[in-house]
Amino acid sequence: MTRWLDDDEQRTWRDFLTATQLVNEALDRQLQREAGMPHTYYMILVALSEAPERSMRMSELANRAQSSQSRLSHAVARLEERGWVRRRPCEADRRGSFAALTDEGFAALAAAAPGHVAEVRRSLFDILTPEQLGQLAEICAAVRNTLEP
Amino acid sequence: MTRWLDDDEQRTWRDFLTATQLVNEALDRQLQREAGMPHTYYMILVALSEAPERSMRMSELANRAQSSQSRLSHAVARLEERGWVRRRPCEADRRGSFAALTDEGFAALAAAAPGHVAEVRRSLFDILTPEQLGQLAEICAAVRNTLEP
DNA sequence: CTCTAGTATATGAGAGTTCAACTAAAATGG
DNA sequence: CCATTTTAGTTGAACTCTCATATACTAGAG
Repeated sequence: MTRWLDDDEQRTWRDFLTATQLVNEALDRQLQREAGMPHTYYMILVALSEAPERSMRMSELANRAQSSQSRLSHAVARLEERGWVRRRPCEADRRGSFAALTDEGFAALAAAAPGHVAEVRRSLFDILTPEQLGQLAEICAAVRNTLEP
Repeated sequence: MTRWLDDDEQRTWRDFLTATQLVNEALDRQLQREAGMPHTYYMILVALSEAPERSMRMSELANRAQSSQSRLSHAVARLEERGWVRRRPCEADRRGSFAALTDEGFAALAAAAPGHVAEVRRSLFDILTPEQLGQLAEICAAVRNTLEP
């Protein structure tokens, strides 16, 4: 009853797992080494830096940063300890709160960004042809559109 | 000096992160829910199941299962507690040890496999056209060949 | 042989993630 | 309005991962 993967599919699947893991590990190691933060924290800072007033509701931030609410809550607690983010209660909806990027947080992000972009190029963009990048974009968009909640 | 990502590259990169994360989360959730193990453990069991005598040296296993040695060591310790894997010392090289899949471990893998394959299809293969799968295979192979140690 | 590197694995601490449970406040709807 | 259901966010425990370090053994140089 199960439709197993044939040999071609196996190979594709395993290469997919290997490749995506290699990219993620490269990213995480680079950021940890050179900026002292995991990639998930970096994504949170990026999302905040792009928001008006560098501030966002927690749930909105969780969406933008591809994070679960719980993960975000823990992460923001750590980022707050470092002085990179601050939380404010939301006046309009008293259940909610805003997270805001501090100047120190923005500085940390600015310091981390060049090394990060270089790693992104090294571990993905420099490897593929422009044609392949186009294909990858469509593939990822398709997956995203199907799997996204 | 930094070559930032242009808008197209940004979109591609973010879709890549989102898509691969969605796939990985789907896999992990499915396995955790239906088989009580994370995907990394599943990969270890698979690697062992394919080895002669269902047994392998730890470092070889770490390679096959895309794991660091430390991660593997911890993981095998847990799998041993569950009775799914057993460790034997290596006679030829007394520093080394073998990990072997037990019958219970093989049964657990067999029980988990159908649900896992179904999830793999749902979250990747069913979404893409055959042409896209071919492209993805080449892209992942290129990344793998460049980034792999 | 013996001393020194190097290899195979284990281990412990610290950090991040998940899941389920919890609080508190809004929204819904008789 | 009051009761119920949702929604926003937090929290703690259990678990996994990483990194640095430790241990035990092998291999090579002299």
